[in-house]
Amino acid sequence: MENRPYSQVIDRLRNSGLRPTRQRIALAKLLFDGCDRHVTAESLHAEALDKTIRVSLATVYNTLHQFTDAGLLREIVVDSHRCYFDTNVADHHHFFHEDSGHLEDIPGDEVVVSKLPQAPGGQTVRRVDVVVRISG
Amino acid sequence: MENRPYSQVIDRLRNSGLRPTRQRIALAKLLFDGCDRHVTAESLHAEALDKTIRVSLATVYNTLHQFTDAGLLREIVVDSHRCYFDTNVADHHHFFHEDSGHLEDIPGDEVVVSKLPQAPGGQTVRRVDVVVRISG
DNA sequence: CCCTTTTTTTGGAGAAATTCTAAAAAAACC
DNA sequence: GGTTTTTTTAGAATTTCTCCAAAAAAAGGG
Repeated sequence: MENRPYSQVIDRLRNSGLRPTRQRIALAKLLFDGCDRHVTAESLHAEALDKTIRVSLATVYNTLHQFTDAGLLREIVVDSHRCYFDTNVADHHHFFHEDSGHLEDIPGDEVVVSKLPQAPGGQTVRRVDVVVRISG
Repeated sequence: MENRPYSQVIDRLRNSGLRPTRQRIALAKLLFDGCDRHVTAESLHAEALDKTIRVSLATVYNTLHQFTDAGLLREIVVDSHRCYFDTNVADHHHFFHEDSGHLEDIPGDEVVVSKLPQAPGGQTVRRVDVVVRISG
């Protein structure tokens, strides 16, 4: 529908309780373009500037966290200096290319953790992350 | 032997190609006291100062990295803002208490990864890290 | 529409963790 | 011992990320 160009993105933001501002719509369009993506705040900000989307780095940080809280993104911890965000929120794991810092999805069914201990002290398991570190 | 009080630590450093300096000996004694430990540069530095070991933060950073390169320590990535080092270099995994930032070892045999994909593009798997994130 | 309220964005300052630098100190070697 | 090499150090610099307070934009009536 030509007169409601971004209606799907807007609905998605609204459903997450986020006002569909110009910046959030633009970033959502970059992130949720169909393919699975791994971004950092800096990389997404650079990409936005490249496409002449006016948005501040602070807003990119805010938006990534809001999207994560809303379940639209998942934070991945593979590097102790930098936050990665994954547009694939399905159950899956990762290859981490140590040489390049590049992240690659492993579909959920290709990794099987067949034994896990119980969480200590009545705690709840929030997530089990498997990172396969590879290099040349 | 009373006249060679730290000879084991000194030998360990020498075997790793590291000169047994006062600072490295003191930090090694703190780290390798028998029990498995998880430290950050800041926490180890604070502990050293507490025991009136004169050592700079820069040296603690250098030393942790040298020990890691020598295989005496292992770096654990569970938090994208802080580096943890583990004195347990045997095959094992971790609970990460999201509330407190506390790390807890899981013995190697209590986690079984029974299926893993092949590393892409002729790369070598360096390590498989399993982090079980828990909270109250 | 226009006004009011609420939320968002922003640039720049601030914070936290880590690395760099270059000079002084310590260890190794002969 | 004197020389060479390595290590330590304080402080500056860097990087990533967060905070702040003011300006801008969105929402919600009339």
